[in-house]
Order: sequence, then C-alpha cells, then structure tokens
Amino acid sequence: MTVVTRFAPSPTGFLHIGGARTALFNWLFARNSGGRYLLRIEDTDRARSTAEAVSAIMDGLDWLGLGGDEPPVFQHTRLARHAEVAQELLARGRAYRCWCTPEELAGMRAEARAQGRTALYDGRWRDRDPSEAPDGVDPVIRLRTTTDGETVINDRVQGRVAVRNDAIDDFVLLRADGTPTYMHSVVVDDHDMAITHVVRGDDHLNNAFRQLQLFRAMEWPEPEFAHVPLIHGSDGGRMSKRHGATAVNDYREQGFLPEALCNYLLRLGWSHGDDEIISREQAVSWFSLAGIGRSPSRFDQKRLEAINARYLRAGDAGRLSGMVFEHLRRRPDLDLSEKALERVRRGIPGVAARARTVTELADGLAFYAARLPLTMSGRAARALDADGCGRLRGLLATLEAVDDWSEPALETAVRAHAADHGLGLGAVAQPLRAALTGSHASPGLFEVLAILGPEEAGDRIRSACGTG
RNA sequence: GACCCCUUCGUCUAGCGGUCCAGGACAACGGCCUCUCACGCCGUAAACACGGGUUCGAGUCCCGUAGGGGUCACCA
Repeated sequence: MTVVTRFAPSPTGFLHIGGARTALFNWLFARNSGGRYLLRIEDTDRARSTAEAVSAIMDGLDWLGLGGDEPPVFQHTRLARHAEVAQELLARGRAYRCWCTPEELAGMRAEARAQGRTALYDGRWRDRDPSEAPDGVDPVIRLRTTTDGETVINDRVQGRVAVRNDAIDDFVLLRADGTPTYMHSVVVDDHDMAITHVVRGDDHLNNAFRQLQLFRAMEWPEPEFAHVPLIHGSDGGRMSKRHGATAVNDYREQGFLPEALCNYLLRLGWSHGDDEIISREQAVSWFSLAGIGRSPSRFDQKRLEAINARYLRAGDAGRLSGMVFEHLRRRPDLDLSEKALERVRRGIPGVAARARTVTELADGLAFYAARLPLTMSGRAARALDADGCGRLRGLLATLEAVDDWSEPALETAVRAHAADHGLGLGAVAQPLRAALTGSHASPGLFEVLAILGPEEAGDRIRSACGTG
C-alpha cells in the first residue's frame, strides 16, 4: 500500500511555525516510505478564508521546500460531494435532521456545564418525527453515532487511546445552509484523496474519535493517525505573538535559512539518538513516526539561532551573497558599486563565523560597502585619538611599501612595523581596525586589509585621521 | 467543570528493567587560542515532579497525587 499523507491548513492567516512542523513531518514520512504528500486548503468557512492567506501559506511551504506533490485541493470546490455523502448517510438512516435553534443548543450546553458534564448535544432529534419540525427553522444534518461501547485509536504517536462512545455526541455534518462542517469535510476528503496516514497536531486527537465514527458509518477504510504534540511558547503556555514570531515568514525576514528552520523544527519533538545537525537527505532516510515524542516542547529561539549559525558557516557563499545583497540594497547609505559588492562577497566567510542570521551577516558586512567618511562607533572613535592616529600615519608608509597585497604579506609587514617601533601589535591593530571598519570588532585585521585593497585601505586611514 | 494527552538538566532531548553515582546539544559559567569580536577546542555547574506499588532490581511497568497542555461550535 502506498503511503499518502497530507497537510491541510485553513487559510485564515500565515503559515504557523507549528503548521510548518506538521507539514515537515508529513513530507518526511511520505518521502521515507516512498509515498505521496498532498496539500489541502480547508476553506469551507468562506467568510474567514482569504486568497492572501492561501498564497502566504503556499509561499511559506515552498520556501521550506515542503510544497505538495500535486496542486492543492481546495475544499470549497468539493461542496457538492460533501453534501452527497451527507445525503447518503441520511438515506441509510445513519444521519438525521435536527431542527434545534442556536438558543436551544446554548441552553443545552449551559445546563451540561452546570451539572459538571461535557457539553454535548443530547440527541433530541435523533428519533423525533420530522413532522414535528418547527416552522421557519432550517435543519442541520447530524451523524447518528454509536452510543454504547468505546472507540479506540491506536495512535502512532500517542499509543492506544480510548474514549467512551457516550462522550461522543451526534455532531453536525451539514449546516443549515447546506455547507459541510470541518468534521465532515475532512473525513470525506481524506477518504477521497486516499489518505493513509493522518499526521497532525494533537489538538485534533479528540476530533479523531468523531471522525472515526463517520468513517465507520460510511464503511470506509480507516486511516492511521499520528497526533503530534503541540509547540508551546518559552513559558510553556500556548504559543502566541507574545513569545515572538509565530509566522514562518517572520523567521524568513529575520534572516533564518529554510534548511536551518527545518532542522530545528525536526529536532523539536523528534529525535534520532544524539544527532543534531541533520540534512534533508538524512532526515528522509531516518524519519519515522516512532521517533516522535509524546510530550509538548517549547520553542527556543536561542537554539534556532545556534543551528542557523551552523548552516550559515557551512553555507555556499554564492547563495549567501544573493541574500546579503538583498539586505544591503535597502541601505541608501551604502556604496553598492560592483567594486564594493565584490569586497562584500569576499568578506562573507569571515563574517559568517561571527553571525547567527543572514541579517547579522549583512550588517557585519556593511562596512565593506560603506562610504567615506566612516561612521565611527564610540570605542572606534576613542581608538582614533591623537596617539592612535599618530601610529596610523607611521603605518601608512609601511603599507604603501607592501607590493604583495596578500593576507600573509600584510601580516608580516604590520607585525614588523609594530616591532620596529617598540609597539605591541594591539596598539597598532586597534586604531587600524577602527579606521578600516568604524568598529572595535571585526573579522581578522589582515583579511580586512587584503579585501579592502591598498587604495581603499589608504583612503580609509587618511579619512579617519584627517590627513587626506 | 467533564473528557483526553503529557511530566529526564533553564531549553530540546538520549534512555525502550540491570551496562545510568543518567549521555548529547543549546543557553550559562570558567579557561585555552588570539590583532578585536567571533569561530574552534577544553572544562564546570545543571535533571529522572511527588507518593505508593510490581520486581532480586525502576528514569524505564502499574496506580494515585500534583503540575502543564488540549478538546468540549451550524470555526478549522
């Protein structure tokens, strides 16, 4: 049997970080078993669904490399089919019409709550004659569920979970306006799409029991379920804006790499021994539902940053330069000439070791494309006092005499210069760093010198010390 | 409130009855390296929620308690 999984977001906002992990698990499970991974947009609630949300979610998935194997199924296009199934159930006596008003239902719930029971529909129209239907009320169609015994799920993550059938009420299949509810359309679509494994957040675990009743009423084969624990905020509570970004797109804008985010999400709730940095290929071959933990996990931005930093250091400079340029182009204060961008490009490996995100990488590289005079940080300005500049002027002649403008040659020259003048390297290096970068912290001094080139380096020193 | 799920260092986790005075990673702290900041390397501190069982033996199995989470719509 070919495995078929699906990721089924409702298009009411952006791709949530938790949804991204669910999509990743579905994708990985399908790939691992040589199956298919499908997408379904759950937009039966037309009022809350937007086209913007659909494209935001699809963009997010594509960015993460989690696009579907086929074009997505839009649930609202299947309304007729949903209604057809409900009618069939009605004809077979497995469903019935209910004329309860919203007020009546609210009263039922309030009473149940007051008596300390779960708020369930009491089945009052289950066996009532339709001739008793009140005027002016459109009926809904409810499933006639099994009331005795229990429903058991052998969940691939949660294990055996059983619920008494009297805790499952006759839920609504078709609303009074004839549109399907979520509970009904998921089952019909999962069946029609031949989904074999439903992998989703465990906030759906309770729904699974209801859905199973529907599968059985239709005598359809039941899918396997795998309910993955939710991702919580750093305080253990439900993840929300309060804890930082919840939208995948926000992480993208903060400069996280898609492969780093996937790696982080994969390890959040899933493990393969002590492995931490896992490539997509390894993930595909290692992934199994058995590796998913049963307890909820907390989102840890620091850890995400650490993983992102590792991918950044290992990242392809060509690809990174494209992302860095994108950031730099938003800076009108910079010199974006080809010459300056080439310096930026060459500086990437050196700055990547000092950055955790693409944003930090771009910020750390900006000095290579800065216009003169440089804006000096406080500590840089202090290093360029009379003494500092005095030493730099002396150094200028030494640098002008260097004809092999390479990192090792520059290092030899500057070290010799410092020694000749009875100075520690630091006494020369810190003012030089300040003049060259505008900061007290930067990549290796000789690397910076080499990348800047003799002319630009000279210009920066003269500019910093007002001699030019 | 009812029902369901969960509970190993601050965090993510390894552990699938003895090899665990509990291992790894991130974060923290200390050190080395060093032209700064990083990277890297070395090291320190840090956990089996609690109480009962079962067993020769429990982090690992069972039952309670406590805590956390989820679900109880003609929303998904």
